[in-house]
Amino acid sequence: MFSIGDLSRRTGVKVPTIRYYEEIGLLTAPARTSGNQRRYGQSELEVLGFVRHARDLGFPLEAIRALIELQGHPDRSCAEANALAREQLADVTERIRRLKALEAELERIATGCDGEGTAGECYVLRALADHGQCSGEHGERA
Amino acid sequence: MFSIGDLSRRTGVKVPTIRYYEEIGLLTAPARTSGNQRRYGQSELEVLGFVRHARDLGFPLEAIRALIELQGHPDRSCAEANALAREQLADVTERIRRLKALEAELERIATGCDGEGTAGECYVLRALADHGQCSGEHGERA
DNA sequence: TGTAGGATCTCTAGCTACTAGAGGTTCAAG
DNA sequence: CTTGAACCTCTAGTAGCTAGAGATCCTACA
Repeated sequence: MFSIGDLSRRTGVKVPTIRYYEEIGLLTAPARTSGNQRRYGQSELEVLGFVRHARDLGFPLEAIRALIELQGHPDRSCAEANALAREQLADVTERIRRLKALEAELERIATGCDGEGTAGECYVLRALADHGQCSGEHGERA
Repeated sequence: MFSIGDLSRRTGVKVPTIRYYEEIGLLTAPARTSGNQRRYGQSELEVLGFVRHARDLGFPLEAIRALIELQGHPDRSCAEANALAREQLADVTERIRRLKALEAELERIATGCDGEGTAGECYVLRALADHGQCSGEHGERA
């Protein structure tokens, strides 16, 4: 049996985060000692490892919730898991695309000014004031 | 003079967001009509356009606050503006790097399963459960 | 068996950058 | 003068945690 601190060290998930996951029902409430402290077993370790890995890959908690639910029913179709993974992949690909446009724009802006002049003639400030200078569109937000 | 709705349409920043920016002191409080409605002029339009553009480029509000402050003092050095832009650029570049690692990993995971089997044998679920399969490290978070 | 102190407990509040809604007032067109 | 869209303030909610207060527990050591 692990304490919450042991679990934290083994999975790399911080203690308050583990409690938070329990609070929102992502993890089931574990057994408690007579003194009310949480005690975990092997299966909890595995589930939390799964959560950690999925979070690292950027899956939102709601998707992870669905994936955990699916894991508990090995006889169901894995179409949903597949769809979630593809969705996440599409999301990441799209974010990369946007960020690259930003990167190009920021590069243009940052290299236009060496930081040695005054704010009044600063290319960074002028560029930010005037969207018209931008090549094409950018914008990180959906 | 523009109403808050006019300003919103011209800048593409939503009405509640404009009020929020005022509340946190990013925008100065504008004049009001006798009936207590906000009325904006050209300079507010320009500042908000600046904010919008900087936000689109991913600058955090605190950086934007500093940039606006700098704009109000044209005689100061623009070193700070330059540093903020470069910082933002470095941040974006780093995020792209991380996301690319994620993308590769997700591609591997997503293509390992066609979604036609059962959850019990699903590659997606197995891959998420076992970090050891991953090539190198990933993880979106800092 | 006593005790020290690190780990744990619950609870509340805070973070970024907004968004949504309730309930009430004002403005402008017809 | 009426109507209804737009405006006002205020509170609460979103994701995914993080930080702190104040109290209790567990365990190793003497």
